[in-house]
Amino acid sequence: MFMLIDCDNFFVSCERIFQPHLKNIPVVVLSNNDGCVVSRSYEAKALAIPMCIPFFKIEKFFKQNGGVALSSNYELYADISQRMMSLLRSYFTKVEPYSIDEAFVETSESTGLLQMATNLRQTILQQIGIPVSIGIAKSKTLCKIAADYAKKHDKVFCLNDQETIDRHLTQIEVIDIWGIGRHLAPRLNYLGIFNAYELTQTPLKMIRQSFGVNLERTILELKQFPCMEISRDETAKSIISSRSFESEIADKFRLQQIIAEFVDDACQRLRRQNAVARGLMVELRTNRFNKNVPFYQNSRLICLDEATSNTSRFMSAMQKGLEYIFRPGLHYKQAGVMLTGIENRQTLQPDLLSRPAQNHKEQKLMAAFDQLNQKMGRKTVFFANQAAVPKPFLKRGLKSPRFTTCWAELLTVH
DNA sequence: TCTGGGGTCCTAGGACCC
DNA sequence: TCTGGGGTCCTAGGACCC
Repeated sequence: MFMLIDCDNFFVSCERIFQPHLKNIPVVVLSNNDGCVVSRSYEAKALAIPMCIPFFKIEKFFKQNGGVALSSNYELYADISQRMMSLLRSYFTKVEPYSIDEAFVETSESTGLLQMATNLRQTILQQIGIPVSIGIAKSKTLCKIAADYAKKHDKVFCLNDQETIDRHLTQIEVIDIWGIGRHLAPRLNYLGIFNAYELTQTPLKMIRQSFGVNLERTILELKQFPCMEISRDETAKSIISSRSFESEIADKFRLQQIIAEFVDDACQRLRRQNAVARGLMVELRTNRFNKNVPFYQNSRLICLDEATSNTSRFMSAMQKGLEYIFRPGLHYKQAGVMLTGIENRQTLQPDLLSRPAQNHKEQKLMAAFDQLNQKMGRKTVFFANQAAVPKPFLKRGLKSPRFTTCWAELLTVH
C-alpha cells in the first residue's frame, strides 16, 4: 500500500510555526518579487483568493479584510520540509519526497493503516508543527484522490474497497485527476468522458493510441493496478536556477554578473548531491506582459568535454552561451541557467581521455571553496565574474526571518 | 505600476548508421 | 510511374506536476 503525506497550506503553515499571531487570520505567501499568491491559509481561501493570482490584483481587497501577505522565505520552507522528510524516513524505508510539501511512502502492512496514519499525523504536528493530510491506497494516483478528500474531511482517508472507490471516482472530474491537465481534459470531455469513473470504463487500446502511455497508466492506477513505484533516485536529472527581475535589465555586464550568481547557486546544489553535470543551458527572456515590444526568449546549451562539478567550467560555458543569445538593445526581465546531464559521482562512467589528477585537484579546490563559505559565511570566496556585494534584483519586502537557518535571525523571546 | 520558480517524462522529427 | 527496412541518438517542444 502507498500513503501520500501532504502538508496543508505548507508555506503559510511554516510561517505560523514561528509567528503564532498569524493563526486564524487570512494569510498568503507570495512568489518571488511579491508577484503571485502561491500559498493561502484556509481563511484566505474563504475570501475566495485564487491560487497563482497576481497579488496586485487582490491586494486592496485582501488587506481590507484583515489579510496579511508575506514574501516567500524558501530557506525556512526547505528546512522545515527536510525535517519532515527525515521524520518520515525514521518510520518508513521507502520514502519518496515528491515536492517540497509532499511525500509518498510505501508499506507492506495492509491492516491498521488508518490508525497508523492518524498517529503519524499527530507526530508530525507535534514534532514539526505542520498539519498534514494523508491519503492511503494501492496506487499513487488513488492516494492523490484520497488525500484530496482527506484534506476536506477527517485529514486521513483510505481508498481500498472497490465499491467506495467507484463511488468516489464518479465525483471526481477528469481535470482533477493527477496527470490530467488543462489540455487533456477538454479532449476527454469531447469524447463524453467527464468523471474519473467514466475514464476507467474507456477501452485502454484507444487511450494508448490517442493519448499516449501516460494516460493509460493513470487509468490502470485508478483501477488499483499500480504503475508507478516509489522512486529512490536521489540524484536530480536537472538543476535550474532562474529569476525574474524587479525591473528590466539591458546592460550585458550587469546581466552577466547576475547569471554568474545563478551558476554559482546551481553548482553548489550540484555538489551537495555529490553529482556532476555535462552541460549548462543559459536562457534570457524579455517581459512577456509588455505588449509594446516583441517578446524575446532564447536559450543555448553548452556541452562540456567531461562531466564536472567545477563552478569555473560552468562559468566559462555560461559566458559562451550568453554570447549566442544576448541581443543588444533588448530589456531583459528574466534569466536563468540549467545544469543537465547530471550523474552521481559514484556511478559515473569516466571519459577515456580524462585526466584523473587534474580532476582530483579541481574537486579538492571546490571542496575548499565550499568549506570556506560554509565556515566563514557566504561569499567569503567567490568567482571574479560575480559581484562582491550583489545588488538586489528581487522585491521581497515582506519576508519573515530565516528562523532555523541563520544565526542572526533566530527567534527571540522577550 | 505590479504577473514565480522549480521539476519530470514522453513524443516527434531529423540526422545519422548498416 | 516506380525508390527497403531496421536501427540509434539527439533536440525541441509539449504536457504534466507542485
